[in-house]
Amino acid sequence: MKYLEGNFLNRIRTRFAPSPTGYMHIGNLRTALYAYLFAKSSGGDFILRIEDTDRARYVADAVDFIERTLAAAKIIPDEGPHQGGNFAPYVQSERMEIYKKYAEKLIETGHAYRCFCDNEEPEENPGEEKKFGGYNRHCRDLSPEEIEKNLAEGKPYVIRQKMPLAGETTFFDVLHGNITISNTELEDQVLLKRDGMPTYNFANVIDDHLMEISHIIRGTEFITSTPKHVLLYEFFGWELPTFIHLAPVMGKAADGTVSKLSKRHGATGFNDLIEMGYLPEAITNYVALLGWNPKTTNQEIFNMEELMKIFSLDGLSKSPAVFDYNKLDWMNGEYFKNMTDEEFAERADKFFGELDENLTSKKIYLAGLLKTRVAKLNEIPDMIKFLQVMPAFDIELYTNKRNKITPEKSAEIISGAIPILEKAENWNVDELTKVISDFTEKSGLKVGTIMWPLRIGLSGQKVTPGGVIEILYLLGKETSLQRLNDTLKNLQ
RNA sequence: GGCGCCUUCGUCAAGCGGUUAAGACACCGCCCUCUCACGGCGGGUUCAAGGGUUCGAAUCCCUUAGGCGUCACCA
Repeated sequence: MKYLEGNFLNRIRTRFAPSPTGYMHIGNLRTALYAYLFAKSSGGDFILRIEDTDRARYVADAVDFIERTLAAAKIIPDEGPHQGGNFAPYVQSERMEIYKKYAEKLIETGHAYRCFCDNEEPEENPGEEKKFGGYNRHCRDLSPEEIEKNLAEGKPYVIRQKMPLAGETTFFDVLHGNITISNTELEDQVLLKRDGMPTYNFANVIDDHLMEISHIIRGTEFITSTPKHVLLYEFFGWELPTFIHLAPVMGKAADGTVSKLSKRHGATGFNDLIEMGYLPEAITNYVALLGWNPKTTNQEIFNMEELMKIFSLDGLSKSPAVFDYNKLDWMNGEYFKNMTDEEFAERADKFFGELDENLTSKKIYLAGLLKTRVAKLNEIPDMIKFLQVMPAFDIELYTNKRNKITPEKSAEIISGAIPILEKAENWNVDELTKVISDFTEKSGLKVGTIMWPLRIGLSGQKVTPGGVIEILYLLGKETSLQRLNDTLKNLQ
């Protein structure tokens, strides 16, 4: 608890520090969200920092991609590569001089050393039992002469952290309490790589300190390397930030096994989800609740402003959470249902595809029918296809036991309905409702019995978004009658 | 394998020594209804196991099991 209280910064400053891979995993998005919400819930700052110290991994335009994605999710950094800030630059590859300076300082104080070992073949004593990591600490205690000689020869080197050989390191984590790891578990990790770039484990510490990050929110995969960071803070005499290690987001495979959410579980990128027609606000909302919950309410639908207000660290759960597409579907649907038809039409626009003039003019109406029937936008094309082209169908579709309908009976009903529909003057929902109910009444049949064959004849399918009246209206008079006449021919 | 973390319905979860163990999604049933949805009502399913501590344990302690993570010149 002392670290939590002892933090010297009054202002809450959190960061999201992705490497530029051109992909925003849902788990990363959640980490960013929590860091953002936590900062914002207390009026603090949220910083975006790009950790691009691995040249091999660099992806063009990835920084842009990250910023666009965060913006789509309404996560707006206060400081970052594009917005700048007092601690610029926010891209690590542009901060190499800084890391170099601090690494050398560590050498001076005896907490780090140059290692001239070959990258490919670390010099090892074959018989020696490995006691720490993968490196045998060969260069840990080179004599000054040896070092000079190597340097003079221009031998490339890395800088390694000199870990204590005994003792243990303890740090406080808000979620997990004190975590203690024996120093003998700690490798003399590389701080500065041969190419002059820092490693994550080094740059992260330097930047978090320099950028005055107060709370480090990141995944549990960093728990075991945190003692190395803590030691670095101690070497420099810096105050420790508060650590919060988040449990991972898991996925459930078809065989029931649970593992870290990955491609095999379906779409796992924020952008993949968007393309499927999940709304960014629904994704954010869902993801916020995946591993966090507001203790004081059962409310589940939150917009960003509400989340910023209500978010707090003690609602975070320390066990992994399984990503549930079912619930996301539901939540997405909740957002749809809360929209006006106009809004829905606008959001869904690209999923409607090319609509003819008639349907285009009725798009808002169509949207109204669709918005309660769709979990995600990419279901729309299949759902409205029948309005654009009449599907081929088996005449047996007309058979329906519950309504005691047969193809023969259907032919009767359809041929009875055609002339009446032809007489309809105003082809709108009100009039059609009236026309059809008059027809039903006169026929003495039940509504369902009348509607069934009409639906089949009009749509070629037994399930449609909306009822017969709605379909008649959407299709328009000409197309409706055309379809009924066509099917009647087939029935006779 | 060493080390570390985790463990309440199928899933997200509330719970903080005394509860009929909330709520939501999913599932099932009923109602509404021209189909499908929407909406309404109702239902089943949960404290990983074993030991303690205690008058009393999902809650505290220990052990076991399982899951996950980590042991890079990746982050």
